[in-house]
Amino acid sequence: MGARKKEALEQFNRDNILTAAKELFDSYGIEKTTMDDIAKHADYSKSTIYVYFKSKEDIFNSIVGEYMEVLAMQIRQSIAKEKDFEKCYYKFCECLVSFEERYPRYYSTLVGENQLTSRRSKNSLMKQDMGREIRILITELVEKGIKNNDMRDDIELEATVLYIWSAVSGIIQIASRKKDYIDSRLNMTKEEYLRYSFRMFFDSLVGGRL
Amino acid sequence: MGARKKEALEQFNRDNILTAAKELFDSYGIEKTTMDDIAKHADYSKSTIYVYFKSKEDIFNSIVGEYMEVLAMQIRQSIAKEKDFEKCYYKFCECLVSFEERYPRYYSTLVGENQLTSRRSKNSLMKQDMGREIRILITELVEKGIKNNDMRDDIELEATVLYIWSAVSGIIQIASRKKDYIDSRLNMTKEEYLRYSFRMFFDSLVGGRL
DNA sequence: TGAAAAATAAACTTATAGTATATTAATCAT
DNA sequence: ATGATTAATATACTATAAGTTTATTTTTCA
Repeated sequence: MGARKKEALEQFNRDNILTAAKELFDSYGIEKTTMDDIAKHADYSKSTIYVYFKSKEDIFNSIVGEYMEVLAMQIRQSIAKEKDFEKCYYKFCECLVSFEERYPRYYSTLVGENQLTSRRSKNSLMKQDMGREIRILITELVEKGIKNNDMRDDIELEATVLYIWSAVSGIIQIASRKKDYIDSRLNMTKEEYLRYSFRMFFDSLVGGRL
Repeated sequence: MGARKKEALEQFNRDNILTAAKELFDSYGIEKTTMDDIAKHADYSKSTIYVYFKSKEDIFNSIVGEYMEVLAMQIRQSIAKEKDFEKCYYKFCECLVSFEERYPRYYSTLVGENQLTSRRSKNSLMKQDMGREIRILITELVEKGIKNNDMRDDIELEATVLYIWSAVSGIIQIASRKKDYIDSRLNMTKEEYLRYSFRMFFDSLVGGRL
């Protein structure tokens, strides 16, 4: 088999396995999906699964990686057209919100939560850096704001990037987890609450705005 | 045995078990600590452990509950003396930060992360409401701010409470997780970064502050 | 056709939460 | 004190799932 064809086949197999795993993770959750399930659903033997991935965590991380790229692309597209800092900021928030709604499990991971807490695996999850891609996007966002003079003047670029990411992702995370509480206790829908929060938070970036 | 004595004994046993579990959780982590470990360390039989707690998760939740009370008390004490809204806000942040530093595992849980993802247990964790106690404390804080006219005038009390909690806890959580990143990439210590973030965030609560 | 590579089947190992059961020890009411 | 009730324990068991091993089958291609 030519090297070309072989590589293509391997990619094909990997994709099949990942697709099957994605489907099962979505339907039944990550913990409840077993390696045997994945093998059966992808129509490979378990041994083959372990040829292509070294552990369940490895599979999970590959999927997270894919989704992270998808998210980054969505944000990039959504922001590309806008030049106004404020509008970009809201678009960015919107993208994160829809991503969280569609893929809550992967969003959690992106935000740093461990989905997989096995005694076996070493939990070598990417504690790295919140997704390099997304960090870069926020950086560009803030740079734009600084250049346009849309932001307060005591901004530290890098620190502000992390600050925005922490707060915005935290707001979304908790809004999702406390949806019932918001519905019942606050006089708002989750969407209204998010708008309210994002708007308040925005003011911390621009400084006085009368 | 009188009901009084019996109850005291039961409390004694529960406490012993919880103390042992706490020690092991702290030293080895929650996942790596087995029920057998806890039984041995507390010097009870495993059967007895299951008399007092229905699952590992039950033990864990009891501990979380205890710590949550501790935290709430610390905040309450720290805030009690202050009447200024801004100072209270910073004290509140400080309390959370030290708590996170001392008990990162319990802090994560408080913020909503699952430490225990077993297939067995139903994960009935307290998705409830971020610790009723703490919510009440933040509510009092915001009420104080509103009364003193220290806050912007378009404040929705309950929504703002959740907003503060989400953002502040998110900032702390991620600052802890990205400590290395902050040290190496930002030109700051973690403490400086936190001060910076809390200060910026504060401005979103008071509105224009020239 | 036969050697090398890829894929598979099936049984096995290990680890741990939780259960079942039978036994022993402590307590109390009469 | 004794017999019944209750608490505690020892021990063995079940169930589950990740990951490994080994031997076998299938595919590829020189």
